[in-house]
Amino acid sequence: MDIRRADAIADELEQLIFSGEFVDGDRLDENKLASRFGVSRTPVREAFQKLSLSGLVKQLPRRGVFVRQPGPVELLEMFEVMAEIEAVCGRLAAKRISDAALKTLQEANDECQKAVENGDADAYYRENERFHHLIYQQSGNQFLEQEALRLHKRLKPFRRIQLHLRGRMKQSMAEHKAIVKALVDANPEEAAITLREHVAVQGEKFHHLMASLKPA
Amino acid sequence: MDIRRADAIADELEQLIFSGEFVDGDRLDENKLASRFGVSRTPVREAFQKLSLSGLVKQLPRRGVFVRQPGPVELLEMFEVMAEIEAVCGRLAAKRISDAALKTLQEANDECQKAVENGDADAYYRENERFHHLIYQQSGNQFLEQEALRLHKRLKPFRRIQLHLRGRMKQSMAEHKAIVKALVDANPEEAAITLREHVAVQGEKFHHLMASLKPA
DNA sequence: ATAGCAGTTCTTGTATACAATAAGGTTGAC
DNA sequence: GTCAACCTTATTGTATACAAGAACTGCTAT
Repeated sequence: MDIRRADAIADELEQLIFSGEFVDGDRLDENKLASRFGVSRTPVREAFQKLSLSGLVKQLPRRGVFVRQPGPVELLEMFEVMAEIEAVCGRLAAKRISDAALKTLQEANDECQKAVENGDADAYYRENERFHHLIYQQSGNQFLEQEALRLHKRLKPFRRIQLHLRGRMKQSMAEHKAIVKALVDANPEEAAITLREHVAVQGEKFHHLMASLKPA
Repeated sequence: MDIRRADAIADELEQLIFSGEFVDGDRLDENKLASRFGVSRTPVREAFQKLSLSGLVKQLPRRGVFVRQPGPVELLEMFEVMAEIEAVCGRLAAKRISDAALKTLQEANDECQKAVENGDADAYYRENERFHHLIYQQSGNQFLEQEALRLHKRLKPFRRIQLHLRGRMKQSMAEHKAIVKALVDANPEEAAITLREHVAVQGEKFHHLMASLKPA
């Protein structure tokens, strides 16, 4: 348990929202949650503010806080932004990446490859994350890195879903190879283009997935 | 006065930090601020959380909250990110902007021109802001627009300073013209490049400014 | 029957009281 | 004289109490 219960509660609430216990539009009841977590309303309210900053809930004055999941359109927009941010990271990283980091990057990519061969989606997800985080880091811009991590985290639950689409992991690996090559070649524009496409395709895949589910 | 005092206090604190009453590293005393604003600690603490989300203060657990102004390096990083985000907005806007919006954009630019001729820095600042916000909006991506506005707002106090550099407004106008031309020509890459440079130069100008002040 | 209004209840926002921890000062030992 | 341990104090984090506004219900009037 954390020293600060408000933080722990924020994390738990985040999990509860991601896990689907609370869905879009639900009002989060301060009293119920307080007794559920065995605390007073104060830390619950602090947790709400933390969540509202990450955009998971919206606070209406004197009305309460409501879960706010992005709809299809907003999700597509978010993926578009993520794609552009990663493209920027890639462009900068191509100029600034160190040899050591390049080696680590290739290692992470090899682990991805192994995970694909084993059909281990969890391992793939983990190593893929490491791969991308390394690129953020090697942009050499810590502020950019933080922003990228923030958005990456927010899109996490939606990225996971479309991993299970048939053939996605394999295609993703091919894209990774192109990205690594661009970075090895120190080709900023190529790195930007390949990374942008790599991420944008995820958003489009997700969009198709949602569209195909909607009429059902 | 706002219904919610916590929000009003957050705004006031923001102003106090920007105005220089509180400087980097200062601890914000809950009790003192509470009595100063004539409220209890509760709304002050809520305001702190709001500020910490915009990055103006940092909360150390069990230690208190401290004002956190970005240093020269971080500021340069932030301007680099802002430049890239505006470049993205420009690239998308070049494809998506409406004729009506283009007209409004040119109007805003004309107002900028007038302000330069009159040497009215305030008017220039205002119309320049309108100019940029319009581009964010015409990216056609509301999420991107919000992110751009967020960062734009955070950089506000630093952008204002370097407006008073000799010849900056004039140079800025020339850059605006190039940007408008790229949008009129529906040339995405040109729009991206001109916007990126337009913003990046601000960061560099600021960096030089700080460097020249440091030894003094 | 329905629309509007008043009273009640429930919820949020704020104040105060309490608990726990970290900082600072004082005292004592070496 | 200095270092360390303990105690005091001050400040944060949490709980509870109170106030103010919103939603809901039931009544009344048209």
